[in-house]
Amino acid sequence: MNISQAAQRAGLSSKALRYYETINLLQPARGPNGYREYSRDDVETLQFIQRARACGFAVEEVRQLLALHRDPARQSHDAKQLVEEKLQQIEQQLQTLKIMKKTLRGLADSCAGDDSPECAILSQLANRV
Amino acid sequence: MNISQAAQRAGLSSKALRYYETINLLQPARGPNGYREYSRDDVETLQFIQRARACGFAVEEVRQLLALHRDPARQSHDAKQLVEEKLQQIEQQLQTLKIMKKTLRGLADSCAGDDSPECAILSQLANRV
DNA sequence: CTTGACCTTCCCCTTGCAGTAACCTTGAGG
DNA sequence: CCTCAAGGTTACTGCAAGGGGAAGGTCAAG
Repeated sequence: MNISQAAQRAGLSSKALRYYETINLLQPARGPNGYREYSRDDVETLQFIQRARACGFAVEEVRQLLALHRDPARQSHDAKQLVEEKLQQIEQQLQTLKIMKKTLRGLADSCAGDDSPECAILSQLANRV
Repeated sequence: MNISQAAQRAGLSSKALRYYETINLLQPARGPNGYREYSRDDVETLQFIQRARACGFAVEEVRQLLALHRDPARQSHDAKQLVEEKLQQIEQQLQTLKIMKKTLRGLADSCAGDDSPECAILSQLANRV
């Protein structure tokens, strides 16, 4: 099948599929007209990629996951470790965002938000928050 | 004062300060030797920038905040709106991360993590999660 | 035959700097 | 006076993960 259909089935963009090809993540076959031809297997791989990306894995990490997926001698320990590491990163980002949110909430609540130039947000940013 | 001292006082890198200059966010004076000379006012501005960045504002948004900060005819309403919008973005990111976390937690918990090739993580990524 | 919807490659743009190279300046010490 | 390390300067490249758009080939339908 052609690129846009494959992209749609995998929940990705055509641009992304072309990109994955340039970085050697997935090489579809080519028809006589030069068009990319994605097999059903390719689409499954693309779905794998899409799901892993949606879980927060970077493309290079997806490459590792795919390698494990294809390796019959893999150890589930390895995949689990990747997931646990990603979990820690996500947790870290959550903490950062929560602090930002708290700070922003405090700023917003301290500001009248009227037409006066007096603004607690700007003065707190100008001094210590 | 020279760039690295200014950077240190603001909690930023020298590279960042040079970058802010190239994008016309903050133009320090220059000494006869060509060195950048940061005034105390400059450092305060840099601290403003650093705090706003730490709250999640993009550099272009910081530029707007700075413009408001310098505008005596500003309305606190405008600053508050920027903060509220940022809050919504942060909230959105938090939701996304929370879903990722849940999904990853589920994947990790379903996997034995031993030396067997049987791996629930990989099979769930390969089929629907 | 033509039209419009696909497809192709190629190149620039994004964010916020970090890294590196090649080259000045400055202050301290022998 | 000379040197050397620790600063400073510009300029260029690179990162992640594609998006946008140009210029041109292909395909199916009317």
